Amino acid sequence: MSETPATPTAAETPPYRYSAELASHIELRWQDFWEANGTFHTPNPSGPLGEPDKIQGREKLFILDMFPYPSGAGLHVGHPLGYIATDVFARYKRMAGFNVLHALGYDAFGLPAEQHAINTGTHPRVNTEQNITNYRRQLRRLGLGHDDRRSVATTDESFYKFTQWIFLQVFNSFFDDNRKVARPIHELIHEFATGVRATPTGNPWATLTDVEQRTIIDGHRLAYVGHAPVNWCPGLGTILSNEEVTADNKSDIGNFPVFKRNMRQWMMRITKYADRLVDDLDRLDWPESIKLMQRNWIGRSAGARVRFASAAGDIEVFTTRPDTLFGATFMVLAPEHPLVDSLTTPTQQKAVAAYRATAADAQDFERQSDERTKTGVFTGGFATNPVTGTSIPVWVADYVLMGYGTGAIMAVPSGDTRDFEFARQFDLPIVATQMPPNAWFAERAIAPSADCSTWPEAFVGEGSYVNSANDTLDLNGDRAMADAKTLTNGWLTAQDHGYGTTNYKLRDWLFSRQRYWGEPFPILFDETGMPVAVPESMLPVLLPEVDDYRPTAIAADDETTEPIPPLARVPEWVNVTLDLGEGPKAYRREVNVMPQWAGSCWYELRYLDPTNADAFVDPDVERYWMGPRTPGATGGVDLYVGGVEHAVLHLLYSRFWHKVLFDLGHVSSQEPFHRLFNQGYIQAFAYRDDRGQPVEASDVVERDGKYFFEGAEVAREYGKMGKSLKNIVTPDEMCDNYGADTFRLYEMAMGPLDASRPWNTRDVVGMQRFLQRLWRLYVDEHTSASLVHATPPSQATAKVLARTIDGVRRDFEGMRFNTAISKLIELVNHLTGLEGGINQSVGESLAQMLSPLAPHTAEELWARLGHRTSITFEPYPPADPALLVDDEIEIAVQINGKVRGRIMVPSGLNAGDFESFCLAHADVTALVDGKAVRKVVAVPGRLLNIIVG
RNA sequence: GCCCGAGUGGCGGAACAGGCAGACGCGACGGUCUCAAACACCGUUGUCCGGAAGGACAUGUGGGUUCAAGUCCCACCUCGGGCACCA
Repeated sequence: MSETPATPTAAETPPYRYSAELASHIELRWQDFWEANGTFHTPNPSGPLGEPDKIQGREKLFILDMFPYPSGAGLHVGHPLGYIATDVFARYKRMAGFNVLHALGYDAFGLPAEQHAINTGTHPRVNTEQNITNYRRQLRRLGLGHDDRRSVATTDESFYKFTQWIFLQVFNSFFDDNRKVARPIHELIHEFATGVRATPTGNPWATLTDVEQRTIIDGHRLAYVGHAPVNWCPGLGTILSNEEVTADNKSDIGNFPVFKRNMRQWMMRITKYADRLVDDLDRLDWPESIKLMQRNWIGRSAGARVRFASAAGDIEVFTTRPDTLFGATFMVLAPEHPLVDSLTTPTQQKAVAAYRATAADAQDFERQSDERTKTGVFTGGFATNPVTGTSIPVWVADYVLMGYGTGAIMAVPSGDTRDFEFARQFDLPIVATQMPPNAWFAERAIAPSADCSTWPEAFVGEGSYVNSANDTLDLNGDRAMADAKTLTNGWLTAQDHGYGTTNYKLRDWLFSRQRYWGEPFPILFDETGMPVAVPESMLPVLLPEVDDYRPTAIAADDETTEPIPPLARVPEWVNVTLDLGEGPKAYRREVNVMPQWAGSCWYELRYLDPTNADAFVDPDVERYWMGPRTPGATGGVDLYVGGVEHAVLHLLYSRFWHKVLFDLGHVSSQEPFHRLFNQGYIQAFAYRDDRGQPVEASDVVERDGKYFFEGAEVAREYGKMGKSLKNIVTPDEMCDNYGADTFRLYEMAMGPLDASRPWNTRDVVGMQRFLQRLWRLYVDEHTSASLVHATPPSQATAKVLARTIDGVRRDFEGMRFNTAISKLIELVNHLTGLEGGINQSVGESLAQMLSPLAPHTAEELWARLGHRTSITFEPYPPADPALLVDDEIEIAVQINGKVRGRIMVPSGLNAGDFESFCLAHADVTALVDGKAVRKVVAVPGRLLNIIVG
């Protein structure tokens, strides 16, 4: 092979061209400047970060990103999309006069660090801190205007001290069902002690033993130990919350299979907040899609509980359609239902047992598979329909789920699709309680007189009621469904057969994990085995050192072995003697740790007051940043930007915690995040060779619409950026090859913030050319001399500038950064076409408009324009309103709706003058060409449409 | 199956509120600079017909409303996301 040719001559490139080298120079200098001057230090109203004089006359604005988990792989270009967007917005808002709080912390507890520790034997803290250091380095290069004094990590002892403190607030409170708020647990004890509230047995409080009293109290706490079926994930060695399990019963993290088993676990009574969590969605400025996902997840439905008497005792069902009770012709129990055994008659025993065994083997997801045909088996038992008094058969079928409602249903085949299918399958009776409208019959080509057992499907709409009366309840005739429900619910209550109620899909939040790298619970168990809170003065409960971070391995089908969390293997930590006010006593610590969501449930509050050692946040500081600004508002973060993947996890849990803190008077805001914005994702192309192996995407070349890697054609696909697809592009390479400002501009110019789009390194150069062109307006590339001059701009330039100032401002306000950039490019292209250099004041306006997007370059130009202070707090330039209106505007002339010409028309004419001016115009008369004018549509300032015929 | 969201040049995307479709960027093509190339700069670029002037067709498909539809209405197709026997 030939020798390496001499390196291409950098010498020929002008030395002061805006190149990657020059950009890095500028960027580093300004990053150092900002840090040295504390440019982005945001003043609080009081406290250690308090600078009350600095917040005078400025409105506050709290802008928040979903904080990252610091992974070992570092950032790729997809991660900073939202951070850059919030930075652009924050910088713009500072120029608009707001006191902006913008910071970024780290969600640093969690499984990957622990997994790394297991693999390498190094403590997860070491790894976590390395990763955070790397993230900070990568993010610093992007020029994000964060207040770094507020950059907390959930793993900081000073942070998790308050995570534990908040846990204790939850533990030490109960939900007042009448007032629908959380209250301190001592108020409940007081109510019991004074007899205001009766004990469950009716016995006076004072006559109960200590353990009896504590059992009652523990049963009311918002954080409690429960024995419930939980999601056990042997692959992770821990249990998971419902939200962390995917629809096909795999773990959200790692995709391991998840099994149901009973375990003793910490739970949080989020279900008590179901109504408020649903109702308050209406008060939030969130995307409708996210609100809908939360509503669906909470799954509130109004209906009734109805008791059906049977030989084995009452069978209670939940129904959303009590008005169809007269049509309940059979009942169905879930296979796991406790009454199945006692209802089953001897002859049916074998069949029922076999069916239950099959159902037990099948996981939930198999039951829900596409297979449509319903299965089930008759128990042999009967129950009494309370409204008809008839005896109806009780079946077992897996289409009824134990986890919802009561695990039993009344089946109304005429009015429910599933019950109808089941009735057809097993030839059970069908009684119509509502007559469908004639159109319904017509569409299905059957006669309205046809017996409902010949219907092709159930009727689920509204219709007049039939067959729905007994001696004391009569629903028959035309009446609204809501009225029929109300009547039935009243009857059920009066006859003591049930009551109207609301059911929820939401379950209590499973809050403990059998892992190491998480917050220890501030909980002790005394000699009774009952939980006792660690006193606040003893917080934080520090995570102890262990030798082995591994969770215990338990076989998936092992129902009896309790998993042993790593903390249980540190006896000197677990077993302690403490004086909690009753003299020194022996206690055993809780050995589970909190789930990763704990820290993210409140981290935004810690940004407000990160150094406060006495409280999680000072009330004054919280009220300033989070408090409602108008009466009746929820308060909360002004703008929260992040991905859609947390729709029901983090965003539901943190709302719950925040509401508890609000109820207890610790925060003035009812919601943590008032406005939510879901950014899109940056996706990427990946390439596979003929063996299906991914090849390094950066080495693939395109020719004629085909893709080649080392000469061989490869197939292109499109998806997430990641190691496994070998298509990662890092912000570091972008900063090295183009500069951070170019990278920022490219990410913002790619498209609207809420849309996902493909990364294309090839396209980045466009933004670099833009900055080069802009730079050349101010700086001579060869000598570095200033090209800024005092010659006033032409009227045309002044108008373009005014329009740009106005349009870019509106785009910034609407977070339409892509169109803001295109307007700036248009301005620069206009200025480039003129004779050399740039006028001082035009140059200042341009630098100001540029500064939110490309802050380093803007600072540099601002300094070159003769300013000695940062551009950060310069006001956004005003647009001269006189220049925004033109004397004459070009309008389109249409003949029969097609554009045939354009004419100049004075602006500001009213409709009549506009029309007569246009029609008198020589070009227009030429276009009409003597044809008969049938109609003229004149839209002043826009167009003229002449209908000729 | 149900519920959202989206389909615009070769590509990413513009089009405020029914009023000139394709802003801006990439790529491609032509040119300037260069011994040459790279960088940079200038110009052209929706498709088709035409030498040109100009014309026809164009926003997933098919209908509709309107003087006027990417935008509103109806039906359908495709893609992305969520939920999925929730009584």
